[in-house]
Parts: sequence; structure tokens; C-alpha cells
Amino acid sequence: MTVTGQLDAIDWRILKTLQDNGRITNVELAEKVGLSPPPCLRRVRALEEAGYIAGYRAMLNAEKLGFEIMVFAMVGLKSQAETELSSFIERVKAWPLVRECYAVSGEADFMLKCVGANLHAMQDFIIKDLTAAANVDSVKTTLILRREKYEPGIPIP
Amino acid sequence: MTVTGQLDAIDWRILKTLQDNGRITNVELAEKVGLSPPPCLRRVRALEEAGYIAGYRAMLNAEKLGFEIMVFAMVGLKSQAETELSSFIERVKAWPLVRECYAVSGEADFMLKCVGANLHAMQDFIIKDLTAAANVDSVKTTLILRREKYEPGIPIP
DNA sequence: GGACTATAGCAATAAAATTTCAATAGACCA
DNA sequence: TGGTCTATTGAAATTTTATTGCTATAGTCC
Repeated sequence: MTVTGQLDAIDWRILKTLQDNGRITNVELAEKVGLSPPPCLRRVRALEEAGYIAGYRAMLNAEKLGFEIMVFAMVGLKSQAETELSSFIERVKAWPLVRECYAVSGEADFMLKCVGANLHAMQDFIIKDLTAAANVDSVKTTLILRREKYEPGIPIP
Repeated sequence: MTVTGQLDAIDWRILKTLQDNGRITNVELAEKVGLSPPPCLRRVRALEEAGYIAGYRAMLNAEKLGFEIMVFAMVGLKSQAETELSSFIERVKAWPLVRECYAVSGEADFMLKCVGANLHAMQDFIIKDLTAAANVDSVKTTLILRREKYEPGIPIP
């Protein structure tokens, strides 16, 4: 990354490579993108510090680890006032089953992706926590039957 | 991980830590989970080889990188015959804007998470590619206004 | 054309990963 | 209960990688 903050072709190759393999060694990465290791590492650090790279995560096999249920939950609130929104979001952040939450346009106010060990745990959460939460008007869930593609992130050419 | 394939408390700590920080050094990881580096690394390798860890990814800042639009698309197909399903899934895998695809229960057949540079690119994709694709009956999109929580993966206690 | 700046890469050093191997703890059986 | 076997640990040594310091170079701007 240049000092001006503009990304060049090498930066994009670095980002694409790291999005695909977050644990590649700097030596390999450097080779892939056509640099020697030191400038390559400097670019990675610069990309991290500038916030282009937000972090690194291991992708775990949910099924193998005993998390068999995933659902999308579309949530409508009774009030969309600032305070009410914030307090709902805070609650969402505290629920471990909710892995992702998006404010959306359309019929619902929020779209939640939830992961749980089994149907019982998920129903428990939806009925006792989500539906029962203050200000929640409607909850419409969509059960995920199978994951067909999973390439989270951005489509770098 | 033991030879029996059962995960013990240390394995779970390893998984949880790596899900949170996929680029932690083995030295740090070992310290966190209460092992010396060699057995810690052996466990990580075993977890990788057994498929509990599917990979590592850098999380990129989509907005900063110029990807400003995310939508959920619920897709209904005309035919759910085996062959038709497969060919739709193959098409989905080839579309770079589609980052995630799930077969779901309910009104739609698939839920797609799509990421694009701007509204125009997204509309182009939805109209010219997705809606126009063979066997696609209905497409209902939900625009993501804001991401409120993003902790992809599983809720390890 | 000369000075300046940004960035590359070599070389050296520090740190981490990885291998090897001996020791230990627990399970199982006589 | 004692002995054997197995799984796993951790210390030490080695290899590989990350990181730093510095010089060289290419491109830019007067």
C-alpha cells in the first residue's frame, strides 16, 4: 500500500490471497504476489493498520462440532425509535446463537443468522428469548437445510 | 485431540481461540490454552486434518474496499428436480457476487447473500443473471442497510 | 538534470514453527 | 497390586519464518 492510501495491484492480490487463506506464511504470500518477504509483510501490516483487513478467523466445521441447526430469522420491531433500536441491537449482541445481524429494508427490520446445537436449543432461543424480547413484534424464521456455497467476504476479481 | 477423535476442553479452547483470531501464533495459543507449543501445534494440526478446522480467512472491510452493497436474495425455482437443483447450484457457485448460498425451507428454495460494488452492479446481476437464469421462478431481494453483528461461526461457550 | 520520496530487496537478527526424543500419566490386564 | 502398554506431554535442538535495519533504485517533481 502506498503512503497515499491507494491500493495497487499487489495490494489487491495480497487481500485476495489472505481472504482465501488467512494463515499463509508471509514467505509464500510474498512469492505469490511477486515481492520479497519484507515489503510484502510491510504491506500486510499497513493493510491491517489502515483497516482494510479487519481480522483473521478460523472457519470451523459446525456440523462436525455438533451445531446442526442454522436459521435465518427476520425480525420486525414494534418501535423503530433510536433508543428502541439500540437496545434491541445490544440484546442481539449478547445472544450467542445470533452470529450475524443486519438491519434490512423491506418487511422486516432485522435479519439474523442463528446457529445452534439442535432444534430444541434453537426453538428455545426463538421462543423464550427472541420472540419474548421487549419491542419485538414479529419473528419469521427460515430453516437452513443445506449450505451450498460459503465464500464469505468480497468478490475480488 | 485424542486418538479416539473426542474433543477435550483444551481442543475446544483452541477452536474458540482460533475462531476468534485465526492468525494467533502457536506460542500465544499454547499459553492461552495451557500447553507448551509442541503439543498445542499437534492438536491444531490434528483438528485441521480431522476437518474440525475447515480453513482460515482474513476478514476484509468490504465498505473500505469499495463494496457497498449487500443483499439477501430469496430464490424460488420452477422445478426442484435433482438435475435442475444441481445446475442452479453450479451456476450459483460461478457467480462471484454470490458469497453464500443456502437451501432453505419455506416459501423460497434458496437464500443467497450477495455482495457488490454498488447498486448498479447489484441490479445488473439480479436482473441479467439471477432472475434471467434458467429455472428461476421468483427472486425476492432484501437490501442490507447496516451490519450490526458479525461473528460468523459457532457459539462456543 | 538534480533532489526528493517511496518502496524494493539484501543481510542480519529475533521469534516462531517444527522435529526429535525422553518422561509421565492413565488405562488395562494378569 | 504391580507391570505393561499407549497416548500425550514438554524440553531441547533445528529449521523456517517474521522482523528490523539499511542500502539501492525507480519514479516524480521542481
